Amino acid sequence: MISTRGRYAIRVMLDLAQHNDGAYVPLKDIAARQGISKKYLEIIVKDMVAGSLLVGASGKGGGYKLCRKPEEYNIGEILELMEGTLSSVACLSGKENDCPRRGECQTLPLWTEYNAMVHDFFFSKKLSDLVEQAKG
Amino acid sequence: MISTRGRYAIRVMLDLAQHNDGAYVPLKDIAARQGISKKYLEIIVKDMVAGSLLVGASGKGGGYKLCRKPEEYNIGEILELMEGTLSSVACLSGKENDCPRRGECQTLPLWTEYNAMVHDFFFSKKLSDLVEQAKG
DNA sequence: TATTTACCTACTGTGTCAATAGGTTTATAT
DNA sequence: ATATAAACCTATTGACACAGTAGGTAAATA
Repeated sequence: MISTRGRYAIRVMLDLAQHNDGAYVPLKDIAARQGISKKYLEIIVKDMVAGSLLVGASGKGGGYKLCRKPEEYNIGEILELMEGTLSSVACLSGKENDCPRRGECQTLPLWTEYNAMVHDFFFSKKLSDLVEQAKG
Repeated sequence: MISTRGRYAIRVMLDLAQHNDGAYVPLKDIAARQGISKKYLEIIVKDMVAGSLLVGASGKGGGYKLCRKPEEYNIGEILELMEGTLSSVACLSGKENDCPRRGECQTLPLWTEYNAMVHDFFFSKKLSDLVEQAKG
């Protein structure tokens, strides 16, 4: 399951893309528009800055803004940053690909195929696609 | 993430499909072949019987066997039974589709599209497909 | 009657999720 | 200078799910 971390991150990105006029957007505003606890968003947004999805500015007039154009982000990288991995099975999640049954596992092809499909889906979807979709 | 419940269930089904000669297969044998704790498998298999994926028989000569032909099972129904839902986001998981932001959520189309893709993938894959894949 | 099997209830340690709480630093406007 | 508004930081918490383990009872066969 994709947790609130990943889902909220996408909503923050979309919100910022829709208010992308060069100014910093205070988290308070995003939280209010999205109906999400500002305190909780702080944690999420912190990781997004650390992962170079956003830039933040302290002080009055500060806030967050995108550091690339919306078409230069894809949903996959956002989810992968926030969820740790996009893989749906532990045996393909990168860290634990040391399963002792790897050579004989008869279900591995299933998960590999599934994984590739999911990866393709999210990495071929751009943030700008969501912006367009929201416009109608 | 798909948990061990779902993944082990598929391995049990595949194991039974590969030993599908009409006789009951003791869980002990499946556990040994698959390298999974028999005690843990008991819990999983119990739910599979309750969900009509298998039939069990007690006593000497007992065990478990499929109650349909391998081509009459699809992977989606196995996963849905074991994982509760196949949906990757809470807002589409059936029980909680009462999200107050449903009407205005700008990311809902993304999750809806994703959900449909995942559902199609697993529900169009049959147990017999895995059997064939394992042969070749 | 002994054996083999499924079936049943209960418990447990570990970890993640989804926050909350309260403070400190940084920058701007007056 | 000072008030204000914002990001940034550390710590904590309650609830829950996951992945088992433990020990027993019932059922069927040889």
